[in-house]
Amino acid sequence: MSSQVLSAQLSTEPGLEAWIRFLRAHAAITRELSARLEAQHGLTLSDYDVLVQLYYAPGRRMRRVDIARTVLLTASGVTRLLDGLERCGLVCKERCDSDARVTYAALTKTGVARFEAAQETHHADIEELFGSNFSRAERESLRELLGRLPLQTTSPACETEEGQ
Amino acid sequence: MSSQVLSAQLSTEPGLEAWIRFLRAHAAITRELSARLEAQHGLTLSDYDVLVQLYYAPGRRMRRVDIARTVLLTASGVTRLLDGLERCGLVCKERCDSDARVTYAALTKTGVARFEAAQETHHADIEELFGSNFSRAERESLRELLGRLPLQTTSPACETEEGQ
DNA sequence: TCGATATACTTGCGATGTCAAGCATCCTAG
DNA sequence: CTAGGATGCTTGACATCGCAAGTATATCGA
Repeated sequence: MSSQVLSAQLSTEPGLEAWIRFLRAHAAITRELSARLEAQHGLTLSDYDVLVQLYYAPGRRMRRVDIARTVLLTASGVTRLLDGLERCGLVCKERCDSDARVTYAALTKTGVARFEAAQETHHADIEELFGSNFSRAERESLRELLGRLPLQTTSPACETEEGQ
Repeated sequence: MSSQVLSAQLSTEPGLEAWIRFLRAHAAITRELSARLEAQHGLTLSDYDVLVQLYYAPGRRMRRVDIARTVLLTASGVTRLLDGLERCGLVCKERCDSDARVTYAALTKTGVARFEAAQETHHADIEELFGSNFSRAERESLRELLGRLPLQTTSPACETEEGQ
């Protein structure tokens, strides 16, 4: 019934329809994904998102600004999120010798373990809720299409050496 | 650099990559969209989302439960959101004769006007940030692919008989 | 050297949205 | 009619996150 309502009026523009479905799907899937992650590992989706970045970063640590940029949170969001992860002992702060302003967030041993455990089930959940709806070719296609969407909308974009 | 990090490790699975891009794109686009809507019309994305539903609903009014279902908010979320819209005079409550439990949310004259104004620029914004990245055929394809994603995941059933 | 500006990070505050609990009302079975 | 359970909605407590403002450090120009 709701999908009927949804498609009834807005079907004039496939772009619009696509956007609405994008929005709805995001709400539904992230809610479920977050719930499972929370239940099984005590992590939120954002927590996980940060942990992945750290896990694969050189030295398993990153500057907070860079975390913010890749995870698309604001600086303050990152601070608070990392506060939580620190309290749980999953990350710790590290000072930067060359620049006293920056504090690295580094994955602890516990953090690594916890992430690796979470990764297992989380990938399976993503596959179930998201990936399994598509064939291999469709996944590729989706990946490519979604990759075109803008990630930096309002930012000044005055980076020294960017897209390397 | 961020795009490098993003693509470097997770490219094993196109489904995973697609999901990550989905997440990121959602964060970036909704943030910008919301900012513009806020600046130009004093509405959040969720506000707008509810207004559309009301605008196209028969009698320009809906039960709050039904709003919740289509917009993918919880019941309490809807209550608070509508509180805001009522304070702004965009919607008003209407009693239901046949069932005293339900309160309709109805669009006011102001609400209609405000929505129609917002719709103009908002559609343009969606087109700019989302739609313009795709050809007509791609929009159709995207619409179809996204339409397959589950909207009702809240079922208590865990992961048991999913096939695949 | 010193001031202006940019950058890294934190903090106060407000907005949004969830969950759990609580009402009120409806609907059925006995 | 009445007890019990759905259903619609609201409220309180809480978490998350963005924005704006503040602090600390870095860097550049004169």
